[in-house]
Amino acid sequence: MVDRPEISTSEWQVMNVVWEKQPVTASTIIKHLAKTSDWSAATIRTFLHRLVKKGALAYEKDGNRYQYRAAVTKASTIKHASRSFLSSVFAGETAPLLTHFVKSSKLSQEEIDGLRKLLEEKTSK
Amino acid sequence: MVDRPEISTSEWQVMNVVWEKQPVTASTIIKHLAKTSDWSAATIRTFLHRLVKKGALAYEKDGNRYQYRAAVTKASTIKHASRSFLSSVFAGETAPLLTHFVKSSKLSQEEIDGLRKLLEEKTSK
DNA sequence: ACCAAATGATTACAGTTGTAAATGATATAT
DNA sequence: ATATATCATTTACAACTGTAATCATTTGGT
Repeated sequence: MVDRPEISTSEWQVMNVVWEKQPVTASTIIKHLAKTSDWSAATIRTFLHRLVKKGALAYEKDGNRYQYRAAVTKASTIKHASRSFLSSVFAGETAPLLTHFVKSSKLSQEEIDGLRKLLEEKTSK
Repeated sequence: MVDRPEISTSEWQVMNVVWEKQPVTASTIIKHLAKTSDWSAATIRTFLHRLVKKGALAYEKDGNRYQYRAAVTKASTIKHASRSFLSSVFAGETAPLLTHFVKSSKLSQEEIDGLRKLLEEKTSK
């Protein structure tokens, strides 16, 4: 229940790469983000600095470069962001949120089955 | 598909009141938000002005006060915010999002049944 | 040993947000 | 008609964001 600083949408892009590849250097992150964004290297480095400052990333020195790793888990960060989204956009009510996303998405048969099973389990409890 | 300015989490609080009560005056909104927030009246009025500027609210003069109403629908605003949340926090993948919210929420039996039905319908299509 | 390339640190700057106070206009009660 | 209360408008200001450019430092190559 620590009070974490929020992670901005741009910073999420960076965190997602780190969670996937950690430990990872800035230049690797930059290379990866080049595929999905058009940020300059300098911009991405700014995000890295800010994320360190926010306590979301940590690093160890490795020669003249840093090896970054996440200082917060993906799960807990998702939980935090989800709670705040749920509360502002859906006034805290999960069912309408779920309805919205089910309706507005394409789901494979496997995904549908998985979700139905999850819901069944929820029932029996 | 217009490119809308984002609505901040504070502004969502205000929009939710307007969607529920519109047309509605500033002071009514302030009264309602007093229950759930500790913003000063001045702060809420600032949000109202900003929302008008963003094109999310409109108003008609009614004597010396304004009657506010939403200039964007709740549905389309939810759709917009949801898309952006999905894309940054869940990298655009709906199934993990749904799994997360199902797991982390308490749902009534009716809600569970409703969702299962929705998923079934999705199957047959 | 020195220079170029890479990397990290600092600085920049405008727009948004949270949080309001101050100011200006207006209507209502006396 | 005027004071007062009530609105709306303008201004304030720091923190956070998006988007880098510039400066400083380190290191790998010659």
